[in-house]
Amino acid sequence: MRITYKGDYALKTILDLSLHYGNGPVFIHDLAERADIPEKFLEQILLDLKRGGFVESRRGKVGGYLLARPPAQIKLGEVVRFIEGPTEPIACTEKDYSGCKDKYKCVFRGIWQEISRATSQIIDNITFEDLRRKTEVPGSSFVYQI
Amino acid sequence: MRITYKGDYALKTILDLSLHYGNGPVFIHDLAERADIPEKFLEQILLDLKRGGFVESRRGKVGGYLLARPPAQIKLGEVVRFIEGPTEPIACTEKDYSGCKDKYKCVFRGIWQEISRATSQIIDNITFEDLRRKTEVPGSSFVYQI
DNA sequence: GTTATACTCTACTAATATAATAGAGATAAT
DNA sequence: ATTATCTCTATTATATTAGTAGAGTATAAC
Repeated sequence: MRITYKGDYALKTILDLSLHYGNGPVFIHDLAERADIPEKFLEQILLDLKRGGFVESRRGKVGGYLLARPPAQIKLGEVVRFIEGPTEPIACTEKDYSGCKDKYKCVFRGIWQEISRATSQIIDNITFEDLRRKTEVPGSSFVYQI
Repeated sequence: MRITYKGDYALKTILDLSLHYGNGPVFIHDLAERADIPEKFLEQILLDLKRGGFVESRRGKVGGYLLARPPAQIKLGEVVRFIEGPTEPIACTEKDYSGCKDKYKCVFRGIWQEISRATSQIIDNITFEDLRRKTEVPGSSFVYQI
């Protein structure tokens, strides 16, 4: 698993929306500005996150985005997997992978699965509520002040 | 961290050489054929592995490649890091990363470091001697028969 | 010393993924 | 009607990945 800029932006945006949870929609423009994300790129990412059921949108003059669920019910792992795909470090379990004559006998496969499990263990035990709380501790604040 | 085909090929090749350790050099041609790797691509990978100090080569008619060290002294993690780079899932700690105003305050950074540590914990505790032994257990053999 | 064989080195290329950018269209409040 | 906002599709620039091509160099065997 690798975190791309897209994933990085998605996570920062969900965290921003977590900090605003319960206060109505937030403009893309403000989200983009606070996290220093190209606005048009963030538009696309938010449409993705909407299709993934993470956020909702309101159109029109007082529109914007808000979380579809409370921050405590959104795990970091869910968002990461949705944007980045599986946590395995190699695509050798997928059907189009052609590097193994018999992947079930490969001695490396178990190792990649172990890494995948260890990674999941971490990202599936953190919710955006956890991150929100961390952010609000003074001195250990988020990348940007909100 | 993500394992590319190049890394996949490198690891399979080091394992093959581990299985032949002590028996003189092995031809690129044979290594490529057994692991189903494009031969010209493997040439480049082996030159890399040589620069990395993992293998040695012999030129001429009875040439080929052999391990520079015994399999017990080559950790999986060393090879992975040499070919794929750092185990962190994101490049946010590098200087050309521009996604954070102050990365040291980012709540995600610690999480990526945790994943990196967990990954290292796994790959730095496996040597190619371990893999060689696993390979030689009947029924749980390597991807190819040697 | 010639030859065959295998490694060495540099350059090039095709395909794919990533990270955007652009612009027209739809919706809702005023 | 106007304006601000989200929506949707298409296009583009750059980098990475995964090779391919071909000439050059070393060495063992004859």
